[in-house]
Amino acid sequence: MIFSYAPSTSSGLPSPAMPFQGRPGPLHEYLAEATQRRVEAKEFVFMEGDPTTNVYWIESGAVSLFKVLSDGRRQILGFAYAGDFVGLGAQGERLISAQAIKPTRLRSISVAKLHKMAAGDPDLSFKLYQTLAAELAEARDLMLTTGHRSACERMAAFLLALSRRNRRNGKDATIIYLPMTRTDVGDFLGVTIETVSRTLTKFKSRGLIDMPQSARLHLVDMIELERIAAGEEH
Amino acid sequence: MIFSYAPSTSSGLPSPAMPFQGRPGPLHEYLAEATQRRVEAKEFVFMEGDPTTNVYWIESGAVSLFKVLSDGRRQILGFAYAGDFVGLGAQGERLISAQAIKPTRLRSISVAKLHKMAAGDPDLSFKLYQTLAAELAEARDLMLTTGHRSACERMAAFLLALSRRNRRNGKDATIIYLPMTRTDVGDFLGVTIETVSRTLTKFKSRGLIDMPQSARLHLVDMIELERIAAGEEH
DNA sequence: CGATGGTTTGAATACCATCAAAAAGGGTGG
DNA sequence: CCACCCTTTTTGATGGTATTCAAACCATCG
Repeated sequence: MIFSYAPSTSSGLPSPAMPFQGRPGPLHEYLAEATQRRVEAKEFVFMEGDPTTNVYWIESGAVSLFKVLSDGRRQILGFAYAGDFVGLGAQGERLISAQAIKPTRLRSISVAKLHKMAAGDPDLSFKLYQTLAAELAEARDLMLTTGHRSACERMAAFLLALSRRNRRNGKDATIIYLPMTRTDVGDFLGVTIETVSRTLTKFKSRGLIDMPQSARLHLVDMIELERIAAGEEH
Repeated sequence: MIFSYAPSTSSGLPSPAMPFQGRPGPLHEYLAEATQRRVEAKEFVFMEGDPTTNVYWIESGAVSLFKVLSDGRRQILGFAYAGDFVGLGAQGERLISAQAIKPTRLRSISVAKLHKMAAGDPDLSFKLYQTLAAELAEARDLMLTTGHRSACERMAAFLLALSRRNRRNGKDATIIYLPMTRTDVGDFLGVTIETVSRTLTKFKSRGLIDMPQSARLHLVDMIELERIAAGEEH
């Protein structure tokens, strides 16, 4: 689960969590000495049903969080990037799965240790609470997106969410890199890969975006994309 | 926001939160002396954008939690019933709205007071954290439901979730009372009221349910409903 | 180079939303 | 108790959008 100190932007689609920027505290100190773990692309960080032993902090790379239905259909619940936390909130066993979408470096934090620290530190436990609240807000934004919206609206909202994330991180808000596959995007937005592809092609032919590579794209007309995301155009 | 001590059943659709059954603690004591508030059907408990001043515990009645898009489309995020908490997790201002769906009695708890209690009580603050985690799990189950599933699957999953709730509360799992309107159900499942109605009619004509009144129905063939919810039939 | 995994494009279908209207409650007042 | 109005629910007909099935295209890697 994404762990973020930043409140959700509440702009239709969940903005991926913000990098860890809390003031130095017990968690911060613990992180510095935490054991490192490397996972390759497609490797699981944890799976639904696993016992919850650790929480992870992403040093580099990206992770997808998802649930799978018995027939194989998958709903991606979010993407976590460098600086995000993954695995918070679960009790006992994992309710969701986490899988790297590219080679990723993680710092591993014992849940027992985290809980012990939280028990002795009301400030930390309140922060955990706040963090989970932010994640919940994100989840709800995603529901708003996948609930009633057309494929175009979902895609536009998704691109703009990634754009906002870039801006927050001081990067170019118009250049977007998609480390995940079309399948991942589709499973996140609740549409098929063909629809993802068709929608992006449509945006491109309308001059809203440029797509030199399938994983790298440039937002040309963000104002129009905003209108599409808001349901004012299609 | 729904506040529950029960983990999500992770069975496709969020089970509405479980009644408050925690051991007596500071929160429990505070509840007993908390001021009461009555709201009529359709009256707001709070609206998106309101300052977050209180958390509410439902003594009787039912409440819907939702967000509205600028064009008026609405996504219901969940329903809270007697025994549930509403309004937890928000910082500063409300990110969602809460509206009674029938006459409802609430106990009002000051957020400031709650936070003060939590700061001095690691056990309570951990419980709040756990509760939010359960709510997050519910939200994710809803995503799974509204993400890729057909109207039949969503409806079957919804009915079964209400059935499980009844069973947990010691009530008849086959008799379901829907206090909310078709519009509410539709906005929750992400389909139109017509589709809600048609789907129920289809279930009825197939002998899966009986519907003596539009708000009261009887689950006849739960095994088949389970299969539909799992996507094995339609 | 061929093989593989991922992406794009095409054509036909299925499903749900939309628009429209009828039917079924639920109150209120005569 | 019935007539009336209002809201909610149900039913019907139609069209649009996304899915499905299928094949071509493209990049990467052994």
